[in-house]
Amino acid sequence: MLDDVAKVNAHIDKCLSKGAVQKQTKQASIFQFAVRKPRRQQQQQQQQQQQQQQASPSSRRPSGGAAAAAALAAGAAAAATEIIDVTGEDCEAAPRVPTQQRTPTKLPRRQPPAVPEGSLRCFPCSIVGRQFLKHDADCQSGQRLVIEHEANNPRDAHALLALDAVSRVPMGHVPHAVSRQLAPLIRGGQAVVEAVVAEEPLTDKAPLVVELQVALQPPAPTSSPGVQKSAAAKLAKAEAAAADALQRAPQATGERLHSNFLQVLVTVETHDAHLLADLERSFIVAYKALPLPCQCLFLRLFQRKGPLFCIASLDYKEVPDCAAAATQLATAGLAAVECTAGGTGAEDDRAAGVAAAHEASSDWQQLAGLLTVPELAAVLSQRRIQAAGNGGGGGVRSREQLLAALQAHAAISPAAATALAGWLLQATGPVVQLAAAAQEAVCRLQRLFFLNEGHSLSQFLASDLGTVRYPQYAVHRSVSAFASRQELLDYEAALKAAAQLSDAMETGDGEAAEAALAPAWAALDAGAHKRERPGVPPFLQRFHAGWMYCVMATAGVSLLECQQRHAEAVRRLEQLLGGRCCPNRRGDWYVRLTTDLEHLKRPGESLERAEKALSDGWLSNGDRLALQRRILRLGKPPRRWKRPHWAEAAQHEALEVRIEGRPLNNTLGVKSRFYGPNDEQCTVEELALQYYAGEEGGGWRGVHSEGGIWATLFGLLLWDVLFMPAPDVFRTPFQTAPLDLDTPGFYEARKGAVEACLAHVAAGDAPRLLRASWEAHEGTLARGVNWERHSLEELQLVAECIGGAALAGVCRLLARDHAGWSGGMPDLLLWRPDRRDAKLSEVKGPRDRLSTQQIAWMNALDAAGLHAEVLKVVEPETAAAGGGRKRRL
DNA sequence: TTTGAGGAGTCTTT
DNA sequence: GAGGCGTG
DNA sequence: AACACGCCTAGACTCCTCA
Repeated sequence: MLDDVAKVNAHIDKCLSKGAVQKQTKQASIFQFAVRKPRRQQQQQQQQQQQQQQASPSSRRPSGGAAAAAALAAGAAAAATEIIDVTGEDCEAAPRVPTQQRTPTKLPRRQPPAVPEGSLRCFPCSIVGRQFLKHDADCQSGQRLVIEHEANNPRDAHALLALDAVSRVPMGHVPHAVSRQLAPLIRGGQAVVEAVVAEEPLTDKAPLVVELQVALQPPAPTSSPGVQKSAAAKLAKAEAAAADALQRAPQATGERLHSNFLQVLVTVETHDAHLLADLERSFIVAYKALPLPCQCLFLRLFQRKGPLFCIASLDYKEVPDCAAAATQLATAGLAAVECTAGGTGAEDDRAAGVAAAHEASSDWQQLAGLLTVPELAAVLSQRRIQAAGNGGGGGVRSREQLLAALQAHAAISPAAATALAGWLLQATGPVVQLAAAAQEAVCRLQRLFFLNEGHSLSQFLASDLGTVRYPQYAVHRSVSAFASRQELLDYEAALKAAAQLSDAMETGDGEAAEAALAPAWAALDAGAHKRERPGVPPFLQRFHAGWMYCVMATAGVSLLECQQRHAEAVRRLEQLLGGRCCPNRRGDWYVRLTTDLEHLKRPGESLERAEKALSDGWLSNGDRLALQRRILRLGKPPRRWKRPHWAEAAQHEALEVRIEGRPLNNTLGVKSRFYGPNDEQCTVEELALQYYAGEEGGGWRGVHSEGGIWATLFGLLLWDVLFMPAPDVFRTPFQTAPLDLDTPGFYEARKGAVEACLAHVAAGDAPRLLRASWEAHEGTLARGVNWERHSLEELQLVAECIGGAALAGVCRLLARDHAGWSGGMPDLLLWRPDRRDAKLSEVKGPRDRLSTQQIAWMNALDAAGLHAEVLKVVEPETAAAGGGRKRRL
């Protein structure tokens, strides 16, 4: 989960930096993750499709599936050689197009078919990863394979290797989604699996279509009915996953890019048509008219850094003839191809009315960037250009030197520069470059699709369109986030400035940062952040230039602070606090403001400001605590004589337990690792779990999940409330949460429903609610809900151990202020099934301390009736000194 | 001339 | 933003 | 001891560059 968040953030950073399109920095990464998402969800989605496509999925026969795969493969092959018009819903290789209808349709869940033990079950599957085999393994239809568990696979404990039955030559792996289900059965002796090659593969890299033959073994006499049932269920899941993998097999990454992008197009055209202008419209028309491989190539290039690409070095599975595809792109005006200076390619371009291209690619520096150092050197010597400062005597020269020589040559005259470009072009061979207008259009379409649609998380997940199932809800839209194209453009301008700012801050370029901040300060001075936007609900406010400038200003303030310009920082913070943007940053602003005042040696003002801040309704728990602690620190007599009534609570410290840990590394900047009891390495959290599991620790079961398990419980318990109809918060079918979840409006608008639901939870109904929700929605993407990490049974058990009242209490906090409470949860959730008991533990390494947010959580948990403690892992000698016992701090 | 460290760019099986 | 880890 | 900051952020693999 955490990683995901990090990736989401990285992703957003990239999206932002893309605001500066022309810069040609790393291009859009929206599709980049399309390939790696929880497979379970892909599988669900695929299942759904199949159900739409075939009336009775459980009657699917192996040969039928294989035939379908073959048909798909054939379709792909056809697409490779023919020009197919992909304008409508009819394109086979991108079967996921029709957007609106697809998602909210509730489909009957597939029941695991009854599998009598001892029976043989066959279903089609694919063997993947063949391109990674060192040898060329021939295979023929009918060839028998054995499937074995690859116990020592470094990447996946469930890896299943397919070997030729006779020669035992490895042929590839069973797709992870399948092997995850089957491997435990194979290991546990509950199943024996073989495979028969169903189709002679088209290439030696393509996944191999096989028929998996799973023989369920008669149950061991000792095994419980539950074990048998789970074997059957796993087999059913494996079967579904296999069908999924098979369907997916012919679809290369590039084609997936393509189907994702089609989704973007359809969605934007449906929802944001009023914001599109000729630029986008003509792009869409031209793009859709292209043959499939061409569309794929366009997206591939759009992903890459560029701006120029050697056509000869393009190699994509889904684009059989990159040169032809590039030419077609050029003909359609989406790109420019240049072959030789003044050669036929350039003429083609002009004929197609693509003018900009020629100039752009005749930039010799860009061309030079495509060549390696030896290639560059060859051009120089062939053209007898003397390297500067290096009497021409050969020898190894660096790129820098070679470029200097070229620069000197180009500087002679414009004609020389043009000639140089020609020479370089001969060396590079034909090059292609995407048209600037097309890139701009795609960027804007993306932005409309993602930014208009909402949160970082759903943006990220939405990139998996083709493979993910979204919750059902009523899409509703009465106001647009952007009233006009102009508003959109302003917003984009703000994004662009933000990108420049983050760029400048990354490179540590203070001057550039100042420059980038200028529009933000100007906006602040002009009061853009105070302006009311009538009719725009709070949860859409963030898609606005004014808001964006506040985000930038926040960063700008930290810059001011770095430069010790505290007075200015104070002024800006006061400005920000006087506005109405970014309310959930207000707490942070207050905290910064008061610390800056302290820096300015104005503790009295700092104290006053902190005291006033406490009455701001927007403070999050952690920030409030930080302010309170500051007040207590600064407000000692004689400044203040009366102790505030909350003083006790604010100073309350959680119980601390200490254990010893043998540190393995003390390396800077690396998460500490420890030796566990069995001398294996482990993290502090693992060490802590082992401690709690042991006798001394109290024999607790537990997980290290921070907020994850709570978010999952919250999402499952309140599912119907989360996705109940509400105006404008569900704007596209691709959301995983209502847009207002992070605002106080969420609770206000649904108070009755939330409380009704929590009343059930408090009454001990959680296990039943969890089951109902799980069964109705398993695999559906919802914010916070992780289907993979915990089983239903575990969640039910945990909910019971936590107890209804406490669980309802925590859920209420999350419902009222989701953003405010979504960080800082203690690391460990521990429970003891036998005693129906649960507690939480925040694990701290030797050099780690609690944040105020974490303290706030622990206090809140205490208030909800849940025990929360801090487990301090100390190094041996310290522990001896500290006594190693529980104690109050 | 070889070798090795470090960087940039690209893609994603188990 | 999130959270760990290190310094001042 | 308490607090304020600074830094970093997927992973693997390949090809390139430079010393």
